[in-house]
Amino acid sequence: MEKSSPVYPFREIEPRWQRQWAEKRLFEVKLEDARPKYYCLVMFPYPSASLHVGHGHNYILGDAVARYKMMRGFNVLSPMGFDAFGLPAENAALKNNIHPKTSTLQNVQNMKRQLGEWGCGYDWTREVTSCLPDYYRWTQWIFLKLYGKGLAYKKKAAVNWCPSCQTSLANEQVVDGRCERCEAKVESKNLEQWFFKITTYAERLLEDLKLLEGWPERVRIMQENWIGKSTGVEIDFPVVPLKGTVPSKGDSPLSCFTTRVDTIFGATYVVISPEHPRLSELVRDVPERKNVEAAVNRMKAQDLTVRSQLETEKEGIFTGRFVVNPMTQEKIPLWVANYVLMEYGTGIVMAVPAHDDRDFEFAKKYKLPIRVVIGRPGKSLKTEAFKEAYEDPGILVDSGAFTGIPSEAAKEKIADFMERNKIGRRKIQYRLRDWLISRQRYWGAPIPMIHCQKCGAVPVPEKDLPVLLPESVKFKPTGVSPLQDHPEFQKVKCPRCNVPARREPDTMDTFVDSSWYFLRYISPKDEKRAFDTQAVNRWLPVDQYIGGVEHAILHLLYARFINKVLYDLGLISFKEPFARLFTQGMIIKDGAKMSKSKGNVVSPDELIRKYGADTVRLYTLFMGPPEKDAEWQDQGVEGAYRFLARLWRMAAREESEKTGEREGRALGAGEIRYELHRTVKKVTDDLEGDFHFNTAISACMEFLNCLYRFEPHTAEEKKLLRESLETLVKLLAPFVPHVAEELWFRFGHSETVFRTPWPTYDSRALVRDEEEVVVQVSGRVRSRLKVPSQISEEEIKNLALQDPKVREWINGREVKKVIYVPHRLLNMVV
RNA sequence: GCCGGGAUGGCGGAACGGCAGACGCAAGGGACUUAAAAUCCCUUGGGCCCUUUUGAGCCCGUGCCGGUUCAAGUCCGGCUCCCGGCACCA
Repeated sequence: MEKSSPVYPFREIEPRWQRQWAEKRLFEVKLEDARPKYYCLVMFPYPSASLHVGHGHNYILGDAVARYKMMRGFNVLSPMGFDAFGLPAENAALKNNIHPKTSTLQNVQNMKRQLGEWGCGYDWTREVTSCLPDYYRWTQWIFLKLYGKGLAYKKKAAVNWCPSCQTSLANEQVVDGRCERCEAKVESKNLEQWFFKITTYAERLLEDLKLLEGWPERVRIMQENWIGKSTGVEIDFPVVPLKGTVPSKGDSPLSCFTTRVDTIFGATYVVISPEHPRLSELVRDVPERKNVEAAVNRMKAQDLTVRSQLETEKEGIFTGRFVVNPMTQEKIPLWVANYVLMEYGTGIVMAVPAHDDRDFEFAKKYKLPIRVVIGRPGKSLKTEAFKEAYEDPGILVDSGAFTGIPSEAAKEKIADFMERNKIGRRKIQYRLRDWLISRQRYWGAPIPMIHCQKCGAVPVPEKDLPVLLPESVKFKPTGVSPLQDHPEFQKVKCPRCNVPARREPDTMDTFVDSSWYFLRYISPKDEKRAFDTQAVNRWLPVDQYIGGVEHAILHLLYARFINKVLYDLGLISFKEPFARLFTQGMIIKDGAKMSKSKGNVVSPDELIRKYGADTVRLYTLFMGPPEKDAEWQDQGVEGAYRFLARLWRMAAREESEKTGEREGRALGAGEIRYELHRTVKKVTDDLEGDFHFNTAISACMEFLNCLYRFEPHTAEEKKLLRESLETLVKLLAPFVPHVAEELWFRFGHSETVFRTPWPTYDSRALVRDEEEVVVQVSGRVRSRLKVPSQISEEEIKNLALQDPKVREWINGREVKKVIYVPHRLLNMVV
C-alpha cells in the first residue's frame, strides 16, 4: 500500500542530503589531517546483483559508527570497495551467458547506488575493486613476496575437490564435507597445487590472538580451535624384521605422535593409515599381503566424509608385521585402520586401548590386548572391569620405573627419558594445514609464475606485473584452468633463460585478494607500490572492523597471516591488522537467513521508497543487540517510521503550539533538564560500549516522549525545549542522518551536524532534588517514598517507619536489620 | 565428546545483585472524523481477593532442581533444550 502523502518529507530531503554530502566531500579524508585518525572498516562486499536488508545491517552499523566518530572529532576513514573476483560471479555469468567482468561491474554500480540510498557515506575516491588490474597486480606482487620468502610452494597432494565448481578448495572452504559455496560433496583428488605456508605462522597466529582484546571471545576461540595446537611426543617404534629377510630401509622405526606419553606402557599395538606411503613396503614380503592390500583398497575407497566420522565403524587388518614398544621392549602387532588420518601427525598412532575410546573400541572388536596403566581412584584395575576406556588423568600403574607417578608429571618424566635415550622427542602438532590457493577457474588473479623446461618454476619479474587476465576466454569449468589453452596467455618466454615457456594457468583463491585490501585503501591510486608503508603504518591497524561472523576463520585468519608476512618483510610495522572486531548478527526472515534462493529477501529499494532510508536504518539498528541474530518484522518498520514522524512534528511545530496532552502528566523544566542529561549519558555510554544502538535509540524515544509532555511557558523553558531538541537531533544523527541533518539546518545552523561536536552531559544535572525510594519489609516492596535526594539513612528510616503501609507490615515486630541503598531502596528486615 | 553462546509477556527485546517486562510491535477499548487515513489517550504476564464504586491490595512468575544473600533474570552447584565452532586430530 503506497502512502500518498508521507508524514514527513523524506522523499525530498534524503536525496538532497545525499547529494550535498557528496558535494561537500563529507567523507573524503585527508590522511595528514591534525585530528586523531579513526579507521572504520566494513568488510568489503562481494558484488551480488542486489542487496537485501540483511546485507544492510553491516553497512548501517559501519556508517553509524563512522558518523558518531566524526562527531567525536576524529578524522574518520570509512572506505568501500568490492571483492569482485570469484566463483559466484563466474557461475552467474555462465548461467546468464555474460562475461563476469561485465556483470560484476554492473553489480558494483547497482550496489553503489543502493549504499548511497541507504545514506551510507564512504570516501569513494579510495574505492578498490579486486578484479581490476590496478588492484590484482598487487595481489600478484604479494604472491611473489611470499614466493621469495619460500612461503608459496607447489606440491602434488590430496586436495579437496568440488565436483560442481570444478576446482580445488582450501580446507577452510570445506564445511561438513561440503563446498562452502555450492554445498556439493567435496571429493579428494591428487593434484599439483600452489600453497601458502600458513602453518609456519601457526604459533604466532595463535599467540597473537592474546593481543586482540577488542575481538569477540568466540572468534578468538574459533581461530584457536582451527589452529588446533597440541603438545606431545613423537615416539619411535622399531620395526621387527621379517624372518629370513635382510633388514631394509623400509624397516626404519615408525614414529607415532601422542599427547599421552604417560600411557606408553599400555600401548599394545600400533595402527597405520591406509594411505601411509610406507605401508606397501612394509607388507611386501608378508604372507598376508594379498588380504592386506585388498582391505587397504577397501578402506581407501570409503567415502571420506563418512570415514572421518566418529560414528563410523572402525575397521582394520593385521599387517603381518610387528613393532617394538620402546618402553616395555614387547613385540606388538602393527595394524592398518580406517580411522587413522594420514594428514595429521605422522599417520601412525600407538594404541592404548585401556585409555582411549577409539583404541578400546578397536581392541574389543579385534580381540587385541588391553592393558591398564593409569589407575582410577577407588576403581578396579582389572581389565575385565573396563566397560569403556578411562581417559582421565590418574596414577601410573604397571609402568616400570614410572609407576606411582601422577599422569601429568609422568608425561614430563617419560618425555625426558625418551629424549635422553633418543627413542622419542617432544613435538607440537597443529591441526592447521597450509592454505591451498590455486583454483582451476577463470575469474581470479592469475598466479604470476612461469614454467620453463630448463629452469622449472620461475616467478614473473615484478616489473612485468600485472599478469593480465585475458578477457576472451571460454571459461566453462572443465576441471583444468581455462587459461591452460589460451594461446596469447600461454605464449611467454622464460624470464631467466628466454626459451619458450608456459604460464601457470591457475588463478588465485579470492581470499588472497581480500587479505590485504585494507592496506590499499590508504593509497589506492599508487602505481608504484601496493601500499605506502609510511601512511599505512600511521593509519593501521584498523580501529574498528565490522563484518559477519561467517568470516571468523577464513578471511580473518588469512588476513592476519598475510599481515604477519608483510610485517616480517619489514613492509609494515604492526603485528595485527584489526584492533577491534565487531561481528554482527544475521537478519532472519521467516525463520531462515535471508537469501535469494530461499525467497525470503526483503528489498531495501521498496522500503526506502515507502518509508525512507532513515526509517530502514532506524529499524535495523533498533531490532535488537547488533551482535545477535534478529528476525525482520515488516510491522516493526512502521514503528520506526512513526517515531521519525513524531520527531519531525515536534521539531517543526510552531513554538506556541500546545504539547502537553494532559495537565496531570505534564513534566516540568527540572525533569526535562534531568532527562536531557540522562539521555545524553545513556546514548554516549551505549555507543562507547559495544554498539548497543537498540538501547540508545530506546533512550531517544523515551526522551521524545518526555518532550511531548513538556509545555514551555517562559522564555527560559522555550530555550530548554530548543536545546533538548537540538541535542536529541545530534544524538540521533548517526542513526538517521538525513532527517537529523535537515532538522539541524532548520534550527538555523549552517554547518553540517556531522562536524558539530557530540553533546556532553553535566553530571550535576543528573542529581535530582527529589527521588522515589522503594521501601521493602523483609525483602518485599511495601511502599515507595518521595524523598529529598540527599536524605540521610536515619531520616529516611524514620520516614519509612511512619508510613502506614510499612507500619502495617512491620506490625509491631522488631526491626533486626536495615539495608539502605542510597537513591534506590530501603529494606527493613523483621 | 570438547569449547563457546543462549533460554525473560502474544512478538522483538530492557533491566550497576536492589520495583522484572524499559522502548517498540501486535491486540483491545476510546477520542477526533460523514467515513477512512493520520494523530492522540487508556488497557494489556498469570492468578486471587476485598469493596457499592472509583480503586486499593495479596500471591505466583525470567528453561528445570537446589544453594548463597536482607534481596537472585543476574552469583554458585547440578541438569534440560536450542544455536554456533571443533571433532576417529591420536
